[in-house]
Amino acid sequence: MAAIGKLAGVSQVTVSRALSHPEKVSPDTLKRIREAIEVTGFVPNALAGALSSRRTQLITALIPTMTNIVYASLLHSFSDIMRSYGYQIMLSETGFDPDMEEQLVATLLSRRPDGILLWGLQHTASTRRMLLNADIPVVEVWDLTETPIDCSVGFSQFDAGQAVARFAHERGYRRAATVNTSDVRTLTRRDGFISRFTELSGMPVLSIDTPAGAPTLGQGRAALRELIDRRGFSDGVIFCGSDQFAHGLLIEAQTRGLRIPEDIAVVGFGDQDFAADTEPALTTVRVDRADLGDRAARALLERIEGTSDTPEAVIDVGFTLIPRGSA
Amino acid sequence: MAAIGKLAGVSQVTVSRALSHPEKVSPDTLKRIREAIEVTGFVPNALAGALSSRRTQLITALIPTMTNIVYASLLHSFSDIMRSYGYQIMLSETGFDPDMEEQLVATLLSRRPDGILLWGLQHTASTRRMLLNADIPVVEVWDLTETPIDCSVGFSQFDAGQAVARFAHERGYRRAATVNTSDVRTLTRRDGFISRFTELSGMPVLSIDTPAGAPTLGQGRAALRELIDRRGFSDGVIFCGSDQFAHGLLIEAQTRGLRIPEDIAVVGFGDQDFAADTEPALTTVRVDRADLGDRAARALLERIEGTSDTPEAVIDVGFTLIPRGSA
DNA sequence: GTGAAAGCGCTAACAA
DNA sequence: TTGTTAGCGCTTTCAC
Repeated sequence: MAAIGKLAGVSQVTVSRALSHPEKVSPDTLKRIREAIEVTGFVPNALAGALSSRRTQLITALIPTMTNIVYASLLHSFSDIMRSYGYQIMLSETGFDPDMEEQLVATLLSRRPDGILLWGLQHTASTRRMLLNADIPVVEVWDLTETPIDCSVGFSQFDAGQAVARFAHERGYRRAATVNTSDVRTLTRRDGFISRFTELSGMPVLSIDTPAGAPTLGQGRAALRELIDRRGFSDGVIFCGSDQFAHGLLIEAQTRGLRIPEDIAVVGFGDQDFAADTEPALTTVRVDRADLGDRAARALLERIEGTSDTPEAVIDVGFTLIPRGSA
Repeated sequence: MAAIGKLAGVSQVTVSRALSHPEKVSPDTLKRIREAIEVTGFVPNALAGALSSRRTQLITALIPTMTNIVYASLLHSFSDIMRSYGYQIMLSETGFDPDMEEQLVATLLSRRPDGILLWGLQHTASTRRMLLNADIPVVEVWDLTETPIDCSVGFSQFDAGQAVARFAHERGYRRAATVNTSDVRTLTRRDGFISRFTELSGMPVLSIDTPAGAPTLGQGRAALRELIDRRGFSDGVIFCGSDQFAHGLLIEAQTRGLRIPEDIAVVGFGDQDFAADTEPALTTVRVDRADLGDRAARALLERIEGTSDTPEAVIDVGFTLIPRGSA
């Protein structure tokens, strides 16, 4: 910057001003400074700027994994908004592990992010303490809680499960099963479904759990084989924790010559891009992930930039049941 | 740090040493320093450290989009390796747009990353110039080139297309079509297929292009309708730029009562997690994305840490044709 | 509108 | 093994 200043015949400070507050510099000097920058190919050092101003324009995002479209698409819209406000994203994956999350928070806090995005509500005590001490805006997404670390944007997993149970019962299904990854978040949803369905129909609900991680079509197919061949499930509705599972069930059912939804009905979760194009089209629950990412970004921005004196702490984005052909 | 030093009865520098080079500090002082850190909850400021040492431990990754598993899974393994060496990832999406990439490089360079990951070979002149000036290790992944900015890890798209053409011809298919997103990378692959297939069979190849972006199952279904209903394609093999498309073709074909592979044969690309579980299972081209991310990370690390005096500039990870039931 | 001075919180080089 | 000194390249404050 000093070099640029010399070229433009001004001091280093004026160059700094030209970059951060161009309106405070006369048009003439501004022009000379810009020319000098152009000529030299000067790239300012954001590190030094951040150290001095105590604002890094950096956001830390911790998601379970980026190889699942659910997490990726939320982050996608979140990043878009953040970037448009001049913030960059530092991304790390927790692999569904709160201890890993704790370790990452400890490391990443040393980079002094202006804000943090966390997935879900399951954090270690130490994570909470560090975050509180750091006094940084935090947004927890996906699940909803009345007692967030700072603020929470999402929907009630339990309610979503209940809504599917109500829908299934209204459609006349009397027997039910669920297929889920064994991740706390999807299990809460499953429990909502089971409790409500049992209450309505008086029948027990069969459950299949797969390991936490990315749900696959193959696991969905295997789950249906398991349900039919070994668990004695012969007809009714199956509520899946993910559209991938549901699609797998559809394929396995067709391969076995089962009719959908007459013999087996299937409900997915997520309304992913393929859900409307399966055969038959998949009945599922839509969560507007783009909207969720968007709202999370804005909630964080409000806190960082202090644009609102009464920022909302809990934002419910809801969900929508989308009836199609599979149930 | 000075405060920690005071608590432990040493100078600020010794605290710094205890954190970065604990072996250079006596066990006794080390213990006192660690206690002081524990008590106060002190979190070092990596910004100041980076400014002073000129090493940020930060890697910039620019990928087209994270909502596509192909990009996400490569980045996943890349990040894993990088993180295990103490580097953090700053992620941004270019949306397949070289101008966007240029803008991002300009911004992100100001954070002084220790290395950069770029997707593909299509960069603006200005991007190249900035990167060269910055004198930072750069790795270009996916496509291969003999003249990388710095180094390149990937496979030949053209060769992959040719390999599929050879395979299809050997299997006895005499007519062919392709379905692709109109992105430079997949088009090179398509061109390899077309040139080779035409050469072998003497027949022209029909092509369908969809907009650049995430390929969907629905687009695959639509493509088959287009080919059959409007382009007069009645039998032969269809080479898809993505497994999503291929899966869509499978579903559409079955809905129409077409036999696979007798009436229509389908070859996908990517060997995604569902490819082995479609009905019939999908013949596709496997690219080991985890290995690719891994090799890219190691190539970058070699350059950053100067561990090898003769780092390879071009690393071909190849591809494998996986014959299954669909072709 | 512009500049001088001080300092952000660390690391590097050297000295003790 | 430990401490002193001198920056890293900016922003902030205050004066002109």
